[in-house]
Amino acid sequence: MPELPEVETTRRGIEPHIDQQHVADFVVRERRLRWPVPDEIFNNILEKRVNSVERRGKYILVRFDAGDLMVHLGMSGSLRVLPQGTEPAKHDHVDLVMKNGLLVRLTDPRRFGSVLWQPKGEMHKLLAKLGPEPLSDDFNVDYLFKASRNRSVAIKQFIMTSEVVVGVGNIYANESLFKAGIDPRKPAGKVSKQRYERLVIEIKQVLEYAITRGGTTLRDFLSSDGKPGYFAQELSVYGRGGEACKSCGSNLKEIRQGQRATVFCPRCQR
DNA sequence: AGTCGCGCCTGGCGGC
DNA sequence: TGCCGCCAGGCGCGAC
Repeated sequence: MPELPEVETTRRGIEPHIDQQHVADFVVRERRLRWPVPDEIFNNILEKRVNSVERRGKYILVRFDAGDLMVHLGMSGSLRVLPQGTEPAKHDHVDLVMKNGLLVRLTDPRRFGSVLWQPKGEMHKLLAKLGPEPLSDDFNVDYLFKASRNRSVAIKQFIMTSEVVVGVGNIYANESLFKAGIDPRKPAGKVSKQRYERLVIEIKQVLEYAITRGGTTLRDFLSSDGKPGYFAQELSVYGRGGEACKSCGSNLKEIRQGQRATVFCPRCQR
Protein backbone atom coordinates (compact mmCIF):
# COMPACT_ATOMS: atom_id res chain seq x y z
CA MET A 1 0.00 0.00 0.00
CA PRO A 2 1.93 2.94 -1.21
CA GLU A 3 1.81 5.94 1.05
CA LEU A 4 3.60 9.19 0.54
CA PRO A 5 7.09 7.85 1.32
CA GLU A 6 6.64 5.03 -1.18
CA VAL A 7 5.34 7.41 -3.82
CA GLU A 8 8.24 9.79 -3.26
CA THR A 9 10.68 6.88 -3.40
CA THR A 10 9.09 5.81 -6.67
CA ARG A 11 9.31 9.34 -8.05
CA ARG A 12 13.00 9.52 -7.21
CA GLY A 13 13.51 6.10 -8.71
CA ILE A 14 12.05 6.89 -12.12
CA GLU A 15 13.17 10.52 -12.38
CA PRO A 16 16.79 9.97 -13.49
CA HIS A 17 15.66 7.57 -16.21
CA ILE A 18 12.98 9.71 -17.85
CA ASP A 19 13.69 13.35 -17.02
CA GLN A 20 14.55 15.30 -20.21
CA GLN A 21 13.98 12.14 -22.25
CA HIS A 22 11.55 11.89 -25.16
CA VAL A 23 8.55 9.59 -25.34
CA ALA A 24 8.63 6.90 -28.02
CA ASP A 25 5.34 5.20 -27.20
CA PHE A 26 2.52 4.99 -24.71
CA VAL A 27 1.03 1.53 -24.36
CA VAL A 28 -2.24 0.89 -22.54
CA ARG A 29 -3.06 -2.80 -22.20
CA GLU A 30 -5.83 -2.27 -19.68
CA ARG A 31 -7.56 1.06 -19.53
CA ARG A 32 -10.01 0.12 -16.78
CA LEU A 33 -8.16 1.43 -13.76
CA ARG A 34 -9.81 3.47 -11.00
CA TRP A 35 -10.89 5.68 -13.87
CA PRO A 36 -10.50 4.92 -17.56
CA VAL A 37 -7.12 5.99 -18.93
CA PRO A 38 -8.01 9.00 -21.12
CA ASP A 39 -7.30 8.81 -24.86
CA GLU A 40 -6.00 12.38 -24.99
CA ILE A 41 -2.75 11.36 -23.29
CA PHE A 42 -1.34 9.72 -26.42
CA ASN A 43 -1.24 12.76 -28.70
CA ASN A 44 -0.08 15.04 -25.92
CA ILE A 45 3.03 13.10 -25.00
CA LEU A 46 4.15 11.09 -28.05
CA GLU A 47 7.55 12.34 -29.29
CA LYS A 48 7.48 14.97 -26.52
CA ARG A 49 10.08 15.66 -23.88
CA VAL A 50 9.63 15.12 -20.15
CA ASN A 51 10.30 18.47 -18.48
CA SER A 52 10.29 17.22 -14.89
CA VAL A 53 9.02 14.48 -12.60
CA GLU A 54 7.20 15.85 -9.60
CA ARG A 55 4.83 14.75 -6.87
CA ARG A 56 1.65 16.21 -5.44
CA GLY A 57 0.29 14.21 -2.54
CA LYS A 58 0.29 10.63 -3.75
CA TYR A 59 0.20 11.61 -7.40
CA ILE A 60 3.34 11.40 -9.49
CA LEU A 61 3.32 14.15 -12.13
CA VAL A 62 5.29 13.61 -15.31
CA ARG A 63 5.33 17.09 -16.78
CA PHE A 64 5.24 17.94 -20.48
CA ASP A 65 4.78 21.22 -22.35
CA ALA A 66 1.12 20.33 -23.01
CA GLY A 67 0.31 19.24 -19.48
CA ASP A 68 0.96 16.60 -16.84
CA LEU A 69 0.64 12.86 -16.85
CA MET A 70 -0.79 12.00 -13.42
CA VAL A 71 -0.10 8.58 -11.93
CA HIS A 72 -1.67 7.33 -8.71
CA LEU A 73 -0.60 3.94 -7.38
CA GLY A 74 -3.79 3.25 -5.44
CA MET A 75 -3.49 0.24 -3.14
CA SER A 76 -1.38 -2.16 -5.09
CA GLY A 77 0.30 -0.18 -7.84
CA SER A 78 4.00 0.10 -8.55
CA LEU A 79 6.22 1.60 -11.23
CA ARG A 80 9.36 -0.02 -12.51
CA VAL A 81 12.01 1.08 -14.97
CA LEU A 82 12.72 -1.73 -17.42
CA PRO A 83 14.62 -2.24 -20.66
CA GLN A 84 12.42 -1.74 -23.70
CA GLY A 85 11.07 -5.04 -24.98
CA THR A 86 10.60 -6.60 -21.56
CA GLU A 87 7.59 -8.89 -21.86
CA PRO A 88 4.59 -7.67 -19.90
CA ALA A 89 3.12 -9.96 -17.28
CA LYS A 90 -0.37 -10.14 -15.88
CA HIS A 91 -1.40 -6.80 -14.30
CA ASP A 92 1.19 -4.81 -16.27
CA HIS A 93 -1.35 -2.30 -17.50
CA VAL A 94 0.51 0.72 -18.86
CA ASP A 95 3.98 1.43 -20.33
CA LEU A 96 5.58 4.81 -20.87
CA VAL A 97 8.22 3.97 -23.46
CA MET A 98 11.15 6.36 -23.76
CA LYS A 99 13.54 6.93 -26.64
CA ASN A 100 16.51 6.05 -24.47
CA GLY A 101 15.55 2.39 -24.60
CA LEU A 102 13.86 2.27 -21.21
CA LEU A 103 10.23 2.10 -20.22
CA VAL A 104 8.29 2.88 -17.08
CA ARG A 105 5.77 0.14 -16.40
CA LEU A 106 2.70 0.42 -14.19
CA THR A 107 1.75 -2.84 -12.49
CA ASP A 108 -1.43 -2.81 -10.44
CA PRO A 109 -3.24 -6.05 -9.57
CA ARG A 110 -6.20 -4.39 -7.87
CA ARG A 111 -6.49 -1.55 -10.36
CA PHE A 112 -7.21 1.08 -7.68
CA GLY A 113 -4.51 3.17 -9.26
CA SER A 114 -5.04 5.70 -12.01
CA VAL A 115 -3.34 7.31 -15.00
CA LEU A 116 -4.84 10.68 -15.84
CA TRP A 117 -4.11 13.82 -17.79
CA GLN A 118 -4.02 17.41 -16.58
CA PRO A 119 -3.84 19.93 -19.45
CA LYS A 120 -1.45 22.84 -19.13
CA GLY A 121 -2.97 25.70 -17.16
CA GLU A 122 -5.80 23.59 -15.81
CA MET A 123 -6.06 22.06 -12.38
CA HIS A 124 -7.35 18.51 -12.45
CA LYS A 125 -10.46 18.05 -10.34
CA LEU A 126 -8.71 15.43 -8.22
CA LEU A 127 -5.85 17.78 -7.37
CA ALA A 128 -7.96 20.89 -6.86
CA LYS A 129 -9.02 20.29 -3.27
CA LEU A 130 -5.85 18.75 -1.90
CA GLY A 131 -4.48 20.12 1.35
CA PRO A 132 -0.87 21.09 2.05
CA GLU A 133 2.10 18.79 1.61
CA PRO A 134 2.93 17.33 5.04
CA LEU A 135 6.64 18.04 4.64
CA SER A 136 6.12 21.67 3.64
CA ASP A 137 6.05 24.67 5.97
CA ASP A 138 2.39 25.16 5.07
CA PHE A 139 1.67 22.13 7.20
CA ASN A 140 2.19 23.51 10.68
CA VAL A 141 0.49 23.64 14.06
CA ASP A 142 -1.37 26.89 13.41
CA TYR A 143 -2.85 25.55 10.22
CA LEU A 144 -3.82 22.15 11.61
CA PHE A 145 -5.22 23.49 14.86
CA LYS A 146 -7.38 26.03 13.07
CA ALA A 147 -8.61 23.45 10.55
CA SER A 148 -9.60 21.10 13.38
CA ARG A 149 -11.84 23.45 15.34
CA ASN A 150 -15.47 22.36 15.61
CA ARG A 151 -14.68 19.10 13.90
CA SER A 152 -16.27 16.11 15.60
CA VAL A 153 -14.60 13.51 13.42
CA ALA A 154 -11.96 11.31 15.10
CA ILE A 155 -8.45 12.74 14.95
CA LYS A 156 -7.19 9.73 13.01
CA GLN A 157 -9.77 10.13 10.26
CA PHE A 158 -9.16 13.87 10.30
CA ILE A 159 -5.45 13.58 9.50
CA MET A 160 -6.20 10.99 6.83
CA THR A 161 -8.46 13.42 4.97
CA SER A 162 -6.68 14.67 1.85
CA GLU A 163 -8.28 18.12 2.07
CA VAL A 164 -6.65 18.52 5.48
CA VAL A 165 -3.21 17.19 4.57
CA VAL A 166 -2.14 14.92 1.74
CA GLY A 167 -0.21 11.70 1.98
CA VAL A 168 -1.02 10.48 5.48
CA GLY A 169 -2.44 7.00 4.96
CA ASN A 170 -3.47 4.39 7.43
CA ILE A 171 -0.03 3.15 8.41
CA TYR A 172 1.51 6.51 9.14
CA ALA A 173 -1.65 7.87 10.77
CA ASN A 174 -1.45 5.02 13.26
CA GLU A 175 2.27 5.46 13.77
CA SER A 176 2.29 9.23 14.19
CA LEU A 177 -0.63 9.20 16.65
CA PHE A 178 1.19 6.63 18.73
CA LYS A 179 4.38 8.67 18.74
CA ALA A 180 2.43 11.80 19.63
CA GLY A 181 0.59 9.97 22.43
CA ILE A 182 -2.87 10.83 21.12
CA ASP A 183 -5.91 8.54 21.29
CA PRO A 184 -6.96 8.06 17.65
CA ARG A 185 -10.67 8.13 18.64
CA LYS A 186 -10.50 11.62 20.11
CA PRO A 187 -12.60 14.19 18.24
CA ALA A 188 -10.27 16.40 16.18
CA GLY A 189 -11.87 19.54 17.59
CA LYS A 190 -11.08 18.53 21.14
CA VAL A 191 -7.36 17.99 20.73
CA SER A 192 -5.32 20.78 22.26
CA LYS A 193 -2.95 23.02 20.36
CA GLN A 194 -0.05 21.64 22.34
CA ARG A 195 -0.89 18.12 21.19
CA TYR A 196 -1.23 19.25 17.60
CA GLU A 197 2.23 20.73 17.86
CA ARG A 198 3.58 17.34 18.79
CA LEU A 199 1.50 15.59 16.14
CA VAL A 200 2.75 17.82 13.33
CA ILE A 201 6.33 17.08 14.36
CA GLU A 202 5.70 13.33 14.50
CA ILE A 203 3.93 13.21 11.14
CA LYS A 204 6.82 14.98 9.46
CA GLN A 205 9.37 12.84 11.23
CA VAL A 206 7.74 9.51 10.50
CA LEU A 207 7.32 10.40 6.80
CA GLU A 208 10.84 11.76 6.44
CA TYR A 209 12.30 8.71 8.11
CA ALA A 210 10.31 6.38 5.88
CA ILE A 211 11.56 8.23 2.81
CA THR A 212 15.18 7.79 3.88
CA ARG A 213 14.56 4.07 4.39
CA GLY A 214 12.79 3.78 1.05
CA GLY A 215 15.77 5.46 -0.48
CA THR A 216 17.93 2.45 0.23
CA THR A 217 16.12 0.54 -2.52
CA LEU A 218 16.74 3.29 -5.06
CA ARG A 219 20.13 2.00 -6.14
CA ASP A 220 18.49 -1.06 -7.61
CA PHE A 221 15.42 0.64 -8.99
CA LEU A 222 16.27 -0.11 -12.59
CA SER A 223 15.13 -3.65 -13.38
CA SER A 224 14.64 -4.58 -9.76
CA ASP A 225 11.13 -5.31 -8.65
CA GLY A 226 11.10 -1.68 -7.70
CA LYS A 227 8.81 -1.99 -4.76
CA PRO A 228 9.92 0.19 -1.92
CA GLY A 229 9.22 -2.03 1.05
CA TYR A 230 8.06 -1.37 4.51
CA PHE A 231 10.34 -2.17 7.34
CA ALA A 232 7.66 -3.89 9.33
CA GLN A 233 9.94 -4.46 12.27
CA GLU A 234 10.25 -0.71 12.64
CA LEU A 235 6.53 -0.06 12.96
CA SER A 236 5.34 0.68 16.49
CA VAL A 237 1.66 -0.17 16.23
CA TYR A 238 0.49 -0.84 12.69
CA GLY A 239 -0.19 -4.54 12.22
CA ARG A 240 0.60 -5.24 15.87
CA GLY A 241 -2.87 -5.45 17.38
CA GLY A 242 -2.87 -7.67 20.48
CA GLU A 243 0.89 -7.46 20.82
CA ALA A 244 2.82 -5.61 23.51
CA CYS A 245 3.37 -1.85 23.30
CA LYS A 246 7.05 -1.24 22.64
CA SER A 247 6.95 1.63 25.11
CA CYS A 248 4.96 0.39 28.12
CA GLY A 249 4.25 -3.28 27.43
CA SER A 250 0.46 -2.92 27.48
CA ASN A 251 -1.66 -4.90 25.05
CA LEU A 252 -2.11 -2.89 21.84
CA LYS A 253 -5.78 -2.49 21.03
CA GLU A 254 -7.16 -2.93 17.52
CA ILE A 255 -10.40 -1.27 16.46
CA ARG A 256 -12.01 -0.15 13.21
CA GLN A 257 -12.55 3.45 12.25
CA GLY A 258 -14.33 4.09 8.99
CA GLN A 259 -13.61 0.56 7.71
CA ARG A 260 -9.91 0.86 8.45
CA ALA A 261 -7.83 -0.86 11.06
CA THR A 262 -6.67 1.32 13.92
CA VAL A 263 -4.08 0.05 16.39
CA PHE A 264 -3.14 2.01 19.47
CA CYS A 265 -1.87 1.74 23.02
CA PRO A 266 -4.68 2.54 25.49
CA ARG A 267 -2.09 3.48 28.09
CA CYS A 268 0.31 5.64 26.06
CA GLN A 269 -2.36 7.32 23.93
CA ARG A 270 -4.88 9.52 25.69
C1' DA B 1 -20.92 21.83 5.57
C1' DG B 2 -19.65 17.88 7.90
C1' DT B 3 -20.05 13.04 8.49
C1' DC B 4 -20.85 8.38 7.18
C1' DG B 5 -20.88 4.27 4.52
C1' DC B 6 -20.38 2.19 0.00
C1' DG B 7 -17.82 0.11 -3.67
C1' DC B 8 -14.22 -0.39 -6.84
C1' DC B 9 -10.62 -5.01 -7.29
C1' DT B 10 -7.71 -9.25 -6.66
C1' DG B 11 -4.30 -11.96 -4.01
C1' DG B 12 -3.89 -14.26 0.04
C1' DC B 13 -5.49 -16.60 3.85
C1' DG B 14 -8.37 -19.40 7.16
C1' DG B 15 -11.68 -22.89 7.47
C1' DC B 16 -13.59 -27.02 6.09
C1' DT C 1 -5.63 -30.44 -2.23
C1' DG C 2 -9.41 -27.50 -3.53
C1' DC C 3 -12.90 -24.34 -3.02
C1' DC C 4 -15.36 -20.78 -0.81
C1' DG C 5 -15.81 -16.59 1.57
C1' DC C 6 -13.75 -12.90 3.59
C1' DC C 7 -10.44 -9.30 4.18
C1' DA C 8 -7.10 -5.58 3.03
C1' DG C 9 -7.52 -0.47 1.89
C1' DG C 10 -7.15 4.85 -0.97
C1' DC C 11 -10.38 7.60 -1.88
C1' DG C 12 -14.26 9.68 -4.52
C1' DC C 13 -18.94 9.84 -4.22
C1' DG C 14 -23.79 9.93 -2.92
C1' DA C 15 -26.89 10.25 0.97
C1' DC C 16 -28.36 12.45 5.03
